[in-house]
Amino acid sequence: MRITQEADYALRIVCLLAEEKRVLDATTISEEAHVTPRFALKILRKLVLGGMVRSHKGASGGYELSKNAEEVSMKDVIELIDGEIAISKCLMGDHVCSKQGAEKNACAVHRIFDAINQDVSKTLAGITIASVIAQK
Amino acid sequence: MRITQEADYALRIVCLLAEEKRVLDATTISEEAHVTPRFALKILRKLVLGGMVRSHKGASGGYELSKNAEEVSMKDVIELIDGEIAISKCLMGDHVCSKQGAEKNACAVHRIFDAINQDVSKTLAGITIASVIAQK
DNA sequence: ATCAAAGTGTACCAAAAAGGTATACAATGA
DNA sequence: TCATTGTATACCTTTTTGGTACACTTTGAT
Repeated sequence: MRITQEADYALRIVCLLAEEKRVLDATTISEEAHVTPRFALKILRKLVLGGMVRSHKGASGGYELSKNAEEVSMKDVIELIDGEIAISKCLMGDHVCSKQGAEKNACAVHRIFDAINQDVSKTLAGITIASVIAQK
Repeated sequence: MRITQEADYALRIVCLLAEEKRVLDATTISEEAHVTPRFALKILRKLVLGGMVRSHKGASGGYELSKNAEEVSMKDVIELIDGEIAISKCLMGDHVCSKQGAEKNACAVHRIFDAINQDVSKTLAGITIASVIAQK
């Protein structure tokens, strides 16, 4: 699947938390990352559920990264939001094409897509949030 | 943008025409490529408009590849259908993110996306239809 | 204790993209 | 001359994406 805007937002939020290294509330996060408040909340919940972010309830609560920026890759964040990376629909979980008989040409094309997909996946897995921040 | 199913179908159709090296009518094409007749017609029109396929009207008409299979890349076919390849929305034509101020983290992330995107694009541009057929 | 400031969970909604269809028409070779 | 085949435009449906609402729970500060 394409890398959605939501995953893009999630990356910004994770980068922000990695930089600040402290508890930030959802309002601050939404402002800093330029994401609408409600949508930021939704993304934050996914990040919490995925164990990437820790939340603190109650007054003066908020969110903070639960891992080191060196231990989180871009792939981790993207897949937590979008699910497994797939440049084409046929590479997604349920493998529609192989079900429907997968005639010769389809197979050849999909082998190529699969190879490219693995490259992209590997590249994103090799880039940590720490290195993204360092690049600015 | 993600490589759509439509582009995937288009690749199969182009491979088919490249193999057969003769005029095939839309019905035959739709059967061989496992694409519904109407949808195949729609894709064929795009391929004709893009100059990749030649059509012959009237009785015993049909479609044939207008170029050599060695001269057509996977990228050519995909971009004819889907438009420019972009793994993330922010890499698409109108560059939404750069318009809206592009704060620091967004830029770092998008530079990375852009690099990956160029890799994918280059890879697909290097694979010809002829080589896809040869791979079976 | 209490209450306002946080986060939680579930569900819903709307716009855009993708996938697919319908219909009326034009061209042409047998 | 007409059945066969492509053309053009427009429409429809489903899925995905992006975003919102609301009633609720937790908890730190006072």
